[in-house]
Amino acid sequence: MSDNNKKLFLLDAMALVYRAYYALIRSPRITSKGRNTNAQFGFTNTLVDLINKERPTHMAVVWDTHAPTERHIDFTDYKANRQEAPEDLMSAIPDIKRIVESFNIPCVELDGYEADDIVGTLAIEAADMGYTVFMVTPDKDYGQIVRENIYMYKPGFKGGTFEILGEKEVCEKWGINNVNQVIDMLGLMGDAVDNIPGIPGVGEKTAAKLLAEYGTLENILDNAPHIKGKLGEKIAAGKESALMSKKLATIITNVPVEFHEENFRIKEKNEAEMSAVFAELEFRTLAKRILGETPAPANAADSKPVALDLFGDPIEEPVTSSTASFGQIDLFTEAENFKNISDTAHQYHLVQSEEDLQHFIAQALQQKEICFDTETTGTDAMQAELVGLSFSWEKGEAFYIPCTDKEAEVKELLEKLNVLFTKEDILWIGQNIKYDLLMLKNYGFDLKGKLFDTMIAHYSFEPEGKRGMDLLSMRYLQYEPVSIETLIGKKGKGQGNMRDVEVELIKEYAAEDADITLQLKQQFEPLLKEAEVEDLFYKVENPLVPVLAQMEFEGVGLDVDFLKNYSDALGTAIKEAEQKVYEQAGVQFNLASPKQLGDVLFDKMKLDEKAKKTKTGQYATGEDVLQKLRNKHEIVDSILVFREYSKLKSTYADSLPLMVNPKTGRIHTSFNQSVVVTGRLSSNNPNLQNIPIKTDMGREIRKAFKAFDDNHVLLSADYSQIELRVVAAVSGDVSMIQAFKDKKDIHRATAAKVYGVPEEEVTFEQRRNAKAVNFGIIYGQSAFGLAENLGISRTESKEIIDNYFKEYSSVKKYMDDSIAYGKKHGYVKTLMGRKIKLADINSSNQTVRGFAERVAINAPIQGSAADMIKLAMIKISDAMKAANVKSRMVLQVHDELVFEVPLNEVELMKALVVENMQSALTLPNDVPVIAESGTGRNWLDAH
DNA sequence: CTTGGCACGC
DNA sequence: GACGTACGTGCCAAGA
Repeated sequence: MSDNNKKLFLLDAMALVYRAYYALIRSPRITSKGRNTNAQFGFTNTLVDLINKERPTHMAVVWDTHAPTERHIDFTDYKANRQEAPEDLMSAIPDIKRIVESFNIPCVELDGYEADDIVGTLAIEAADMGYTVFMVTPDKDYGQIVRENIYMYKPGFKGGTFEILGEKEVCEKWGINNVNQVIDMLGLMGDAVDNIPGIPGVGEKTAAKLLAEYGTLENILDNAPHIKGKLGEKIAAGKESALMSKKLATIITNVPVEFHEENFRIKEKNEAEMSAVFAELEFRTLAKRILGETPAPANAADSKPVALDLFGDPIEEPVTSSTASFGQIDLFTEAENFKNISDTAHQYHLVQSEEDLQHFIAQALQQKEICFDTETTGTDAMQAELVGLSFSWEKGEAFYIPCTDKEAEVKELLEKLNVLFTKEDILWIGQNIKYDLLMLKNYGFDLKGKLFDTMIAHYSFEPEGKRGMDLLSMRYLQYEPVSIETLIGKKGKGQGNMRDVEVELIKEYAAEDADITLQLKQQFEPLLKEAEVEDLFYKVENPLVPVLAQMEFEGVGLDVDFLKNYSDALGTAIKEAEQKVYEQAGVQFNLASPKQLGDVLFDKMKLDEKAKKTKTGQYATGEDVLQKLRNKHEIVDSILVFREYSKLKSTYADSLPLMVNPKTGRIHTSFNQSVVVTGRLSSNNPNLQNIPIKTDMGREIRKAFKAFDDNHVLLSADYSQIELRVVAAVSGDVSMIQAFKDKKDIHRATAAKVYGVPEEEVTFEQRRNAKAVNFGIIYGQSAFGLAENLGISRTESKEIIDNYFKEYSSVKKYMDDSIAYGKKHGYVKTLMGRKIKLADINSSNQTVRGFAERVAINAPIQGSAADMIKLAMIKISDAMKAANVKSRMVLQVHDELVFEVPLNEVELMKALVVENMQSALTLPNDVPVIAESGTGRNWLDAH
């Protein structure tokens, strides 16, 4: 095990310089003397970012300006084809070396060796001495020597974001089992070095497959005659270049360098030298941030010295377990060897006989907390069948009860277990227990006790990132569970079915799941407390689980015939528009292909000489681009019609009917409670949160969502301007609050203020602009985004924004405060205490930091609104149960709730829903919360 | 089978 | 002074 306190970073300088240079090439930094300083700037930016983010204890910058090396000399092609670096890139190198040295970081260079070789050799030496080593490069190299305490560190395209790969990640990335095979992969694929092609036509997947079969590149080449078809031919033909590529990619690890602790330790920076270089290169902002404006000691009485980072910001305490709960990837556990089922004591019982079952039930009835998990035939809970149930209440011990494939027998079994399911004082623990609830509901059973969902718990204290059970187990229990793929095969067409797996095998897998989940619950309870999100979890997220399960179970009715007719009508209109386009263009092509359309519009018809291109080089044909071309040619209107109708037809009219559950005849969406970091829900299979509403033709789709029969209606209730109300509340802006208290049209009121006119004189356009600004605040948009949205100039939009901030100065203050809070704590909070992490808020990269800052503004607003509607859903669900109504909650769309209501309950439900929505969460500063409701036979009429 | 482009809602 | 600008879901085309 390595010493966590010794972090050595080795930078492949030339690779970073090249990338910095090209990353900024479209926006060159030209100094007053006409020099391009892209490379210097980009490199320094990455360096500073890395130091601030990773806080290395040791560091070296490795150069290979004295390469090419001996091994390159054999390859005349390589030398001949190697492109000369641009002059301004080459001339940047001395500057960069000066900058690096002003940081007091050593530059290492050795005649005849590439940086890879030097870095590799140093890495191995230092790793053997107990250092954790990070080899920093934007390239793919190094994979072959990544091992336990050596990692690859890949800075993002322009600094800011980054990626850290250990042995495991590298293997995963390349699809191989052994990290030593990386070099063979590079040989096969040939992108180790420019211009050495490897074997053309062999991609990552093919290469990994070949290596899995033959082990090494040499073996593959020897066996080329036995490899069938085109692939075999290609391999035989590419032999030479594959070997060449491999040789070029091989890292030499016996370079004559030595690692000396003292030479590489991070030391004080040489400020005089640094400021001189920065002045020369005209890095004013960077200089100011790194060198200038060091804050005075906060408090003379507070004698504790405050460590400052390169920007003069105080360095936070080192990461401890409490901050780890905010998504810190713990590199050092990642590299550990995990325990697994074969070396961990466990007792997993198979419950098969009646006697076993009775014994199990008797024991279970004694328990207060039971972990519960179902095994089924599929991932869609509304269609799957039960294969077995597992339970655990003691670490290392679990029970698995298999089911037969006869529904009646399964129900009989569940009937026997129902004494448990209906017991009120059991806490049921599960990972994504909504799924298990749905399974039970489909057999007519329900859990009466309380719930604890480990997945939701994890989401509550760490909303970002993944939370699959296997992952959580490895991270929090250092235990690697049996993978489902070992039972039913790899994902994809060939994947088998749980039902076909031997019961003894399922038992081990299923019981282990319950066992692990139980242990996760024990781990997570203190973490919830530590992260101060107990209220969020116990009052909002966890109680929402059964509510969502019930909503998904109910589903919503769909008028399939209506959609079928509508689809036909759309089809006709699409054909018409398509024909028009072909006539006007004078060619037949696939209008659904953006690539072909771009070629027709811009190459053939030349509608815009300076047409924008996408990053892959094809013409951009998005809606915004087309809108700007509308007055140039009437073909554009037909294209827009085609686009709109095709979307409606394929995504909605044709797809939704396919999602109708054959058993219930209804649509059962799945709400995901643990995806969106701000706390919103997401919906899929199908996504019912993006049903069209803006255009007339789109709105028609909503007519297909209908109430059960003539005795029912859909009731839709939505919050009015909820996010702006949250803005008013958290900012305490007096005039905005007053506008809400006076029940004004908020956008009109805003326009009046911004344009300095009486409310009744606000024009349509002024209101529209004001609305866009309000909207922009909520989404954290910038002046650019606003201008883009409104089709006005950037200066004009900036003026509007400036006026807005003058009139609503508290809103501006809130935004600044929120960013400051984010910088200080590394996260921002919603009203219910949900914490949203802001990893990049102190980034030296303006784009990256700007993004984090917008999140800091937006997340508390959107997240608090999400908190509110979640609380409302729980309250409403409880109130509906208490009132014993027949009505059902069926959908949630961020600020709207939809219910299916029998006619005789309409008035009751309207009052119940609106009242509970409005009182779910009291906003600060007495900002009123308003919910409005409507009913109708279908979703459109209900609005 | 993966990716890129596009479009829908909030 | 240029960067490049909410998120999540899902469809289709294109190229391996």
